[in-house]
Amino acid sequence: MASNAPTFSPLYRQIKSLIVQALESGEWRPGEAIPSEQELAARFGVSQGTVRKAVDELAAENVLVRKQGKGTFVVSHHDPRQFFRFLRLVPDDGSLTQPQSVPLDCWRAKAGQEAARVLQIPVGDPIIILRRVLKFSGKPVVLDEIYLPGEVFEGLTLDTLKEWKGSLYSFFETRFGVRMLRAEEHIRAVAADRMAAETLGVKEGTPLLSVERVTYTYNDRPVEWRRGRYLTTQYHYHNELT
Amino acid sequence: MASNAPTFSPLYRQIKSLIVQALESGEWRPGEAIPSEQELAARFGVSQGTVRKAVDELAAENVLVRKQGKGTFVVSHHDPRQFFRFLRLVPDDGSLTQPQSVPLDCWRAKAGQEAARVLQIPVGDPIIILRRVLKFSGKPVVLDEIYLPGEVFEGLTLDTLKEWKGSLYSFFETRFGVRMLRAEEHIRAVAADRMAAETLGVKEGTPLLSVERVTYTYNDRPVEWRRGRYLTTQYHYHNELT
DNA sequence: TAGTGGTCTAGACCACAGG
DNA sequence: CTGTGGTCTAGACCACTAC
Repeated sequence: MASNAPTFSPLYRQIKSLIVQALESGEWRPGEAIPSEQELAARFGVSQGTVRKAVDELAAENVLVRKQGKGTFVVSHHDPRQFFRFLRLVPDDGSLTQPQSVPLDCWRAKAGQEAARVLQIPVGDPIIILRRVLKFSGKPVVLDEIYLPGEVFEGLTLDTLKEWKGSLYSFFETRFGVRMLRAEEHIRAVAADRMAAETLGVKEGTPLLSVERVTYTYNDRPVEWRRGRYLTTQYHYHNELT
Repeated sequence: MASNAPTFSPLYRQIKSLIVQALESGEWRPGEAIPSEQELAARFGVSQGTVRKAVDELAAENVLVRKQGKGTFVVSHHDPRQFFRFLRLVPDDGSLTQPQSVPLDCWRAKAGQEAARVLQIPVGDPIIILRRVLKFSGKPVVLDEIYLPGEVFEGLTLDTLKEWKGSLYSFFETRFGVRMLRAEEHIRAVAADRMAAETLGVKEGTPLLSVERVTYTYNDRPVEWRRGRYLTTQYHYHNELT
């Protein structure tokens, strides 16, 4: 049996790891500029081209963003352009309006089998369950049920949430230092149950999009599990296949 | 008013265009290797690094694929790994089986307003309409209705289609020289109409995923418009958000 | 052993932002 | 004008594949 372990790790990937470590440690905060490529090259003792390739990959992963003439910056969910990065729902007529998040309720619970598996925590560990509605132009379009690991989001309350202007992920970023980097979604069509139907103002049984999402932070650590019910009569889920 | 026209086009992008032109002209066919980076550098009169950056982008766009020690190859839809590139439907239990495409019918028509707009052809131009079912392990899961520009797919018949073993896109690639490079999908939840219900073996009104897709070839030219109805009780649409 | 892509370097110069 | 990222070059060497 041959080992499948990588036999070789190029220098630029090691540099990339060092940059990620610095980001994780909070050395450079979201929205801030990281040192110039020349400075990083000197710091790590490699050529500028090697740093460049490391930064290239991090930029491709939406962890960093380059701005010619200005510098390289840590991506932040405060940036309004990041709002639709994880929300692929757009109106059929193309009019792009910023939706409003309305928290409904928030309570503590213990992780069951499924939540524990998805969030990679022990069964019985504390979790926080959060329900909210997304409104486009005042009309409810999305009902989300969100499961969070209690350890990471300790102290989260409905009141602090209600005071927040902006996206949930920008809230998580500033209040808990959690940076959502990547997500996987499972999408299916389901019939609206009573709860969803009432919240979204449709009849029970109306077809809805069920969007189940697991969101990851550094080191592929899952930090959010949510299930959304999307009303897709005037909106649709937009996806690009490459 | 300042012009927004690009004021600068780097050399590697010009090289990239030349490579795409060669691909379009059929100089190198799907599955074949293109010349080595050194050869291309000599041919275009630039350094290897510049060719490399051009090829990098084409590899990132899934037009080319690099194989260390062997060469750089033109991506082909014959490659079984390409099968799920545009089909994001996977079984809930993770068992990966190759679905089977069953053509139902195929007829000629004239493009209406919507088809003409989407396919960017004049209203009244000939189009081909094709219906087929995708079966996983013998069970019908997807009903597709596909609209093709008649000019591009001239001579397509149900019989030649039925003889084909493999994916629709590999069929298009070999028989019509059409290479699908990119697609956009609009997804929503709908109730099964009578036709879909019968074909998929469910009750009328069952929630189905409606997946509308426009597929593009070189130069962002649309060459396919399709609407699929996915039965998502044991399968789901999988998406990665980065 | 030869040929391919993959990495790394050092240096020059260009495009862009901001004082 | 300076500092940033962006491009381009030339050359050396490494890793992988195939003969």
